[in-house]
Amino acid sequence: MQLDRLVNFHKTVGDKTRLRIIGLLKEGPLHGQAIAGKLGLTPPTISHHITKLKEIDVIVQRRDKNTIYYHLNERKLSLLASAITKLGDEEMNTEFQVSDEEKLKVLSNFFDDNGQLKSIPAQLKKRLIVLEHIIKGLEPGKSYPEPKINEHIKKYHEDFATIRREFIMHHFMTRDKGYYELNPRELWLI
Amino acid sequence: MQLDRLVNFHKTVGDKTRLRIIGLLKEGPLHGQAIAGKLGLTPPTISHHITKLKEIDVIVQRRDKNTIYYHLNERKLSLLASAITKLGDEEMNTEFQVSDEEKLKVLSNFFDDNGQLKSIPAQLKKRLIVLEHIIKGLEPGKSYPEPKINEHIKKYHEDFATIRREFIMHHFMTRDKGYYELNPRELWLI
DNA sequence: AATCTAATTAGATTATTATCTAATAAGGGG
DNA sequence: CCCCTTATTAGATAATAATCTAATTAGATT
Repeated sequence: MQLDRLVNFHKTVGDKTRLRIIGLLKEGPLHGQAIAGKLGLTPPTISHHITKLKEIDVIVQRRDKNTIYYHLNERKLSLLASAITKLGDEEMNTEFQVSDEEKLKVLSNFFDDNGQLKSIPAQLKKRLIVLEHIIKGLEPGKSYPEPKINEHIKKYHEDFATIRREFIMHHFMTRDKGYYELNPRELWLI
Repeated sequence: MQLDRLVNFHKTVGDKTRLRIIGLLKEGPLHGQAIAGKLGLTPPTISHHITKLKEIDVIVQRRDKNTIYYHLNERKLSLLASAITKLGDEEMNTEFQVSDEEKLKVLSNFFDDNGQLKSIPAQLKKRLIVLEHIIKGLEPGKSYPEPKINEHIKKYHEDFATIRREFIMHHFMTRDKGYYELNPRELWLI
């Protein structure tokens, strides 16, 4: 983590309009015109701010027909926000990317020899690794009815409801009228 | 916590020079010329930045003869840094000031009827409340030899070494050649 | 009082940036 | 293929702010 990146994060976020956008997107994704309307600004202005927020990775987007929906990446936001308290620490360099080794280690700790999840990790970082592993068995672009999703999760752990909820909460998938679909990888919080 | 204050925090901290100052002060207090020297900038420039950092409460100062030492308030820094992840939450409004009621509640939980500290709180916020209570029996401006400090702490808890260390760590007091002295209240992290 | 040191203020320069209007691009649907 | 909607780019304007030099203030010591 280089200093300039941290400077840029705070510079970007140190703007009333952009903080208001972040506040809005915490409630859920919105498209450009909707944001412009809610903030009383013009679409080009929003475009300008969204570009900056995307540059620091706290916003990702998903297209639906003509409309682009902007999502807040809360995990990135929180990692970047706390970096300032770790200025100079060694830890600073490692926290932003989870290495493959680390993932393997967590997976081997939480799954038994039959591939069953022994318990749901309490720590967010580890929980995301486990969720990523489970969701990999599903197909991108395909639409699944709820029972299919439950069935898939039950292959790993009996508490399918909790895990299904986590999938939604951390933007691994989207639910629409009882059907579930994987989100594009950029929306995953890992 | 109003939005403008948060904007101002990030705007202030979103500057390379100011982040470098924060990084330097994490190692310990420094005076203006020292900072200017280490960063290769002129004293007026440092003065300018220090003023801004004081405005957001992240730096406090202490005068010694002609020289002013600037200290980093790490607790404020970390509270402000994490505020962005709580945008819109109710919690945002409460976290910044510890109310007297809350202090009383913590004190009655951690001290027994004879005024003895039952245990050292693990949670930082509570530990600071307890430390503040214990240090109140000492006199500002007076210089104490180490045994006097130990004796004072032992009236509350047997583990005087740990508590004495916490006093230093959280800037309640300063040690100089085996003598201890209370810091001015503005340096306390509570 | 005179002097030394450290800090701050004043004023100027230069660079950055938030916002707008107008124009253009991109993608879908009739 | 033309029209509609949404998003982006271009260009202009006005405001903010980082840094410097020079001048001033503040405290302490001789």
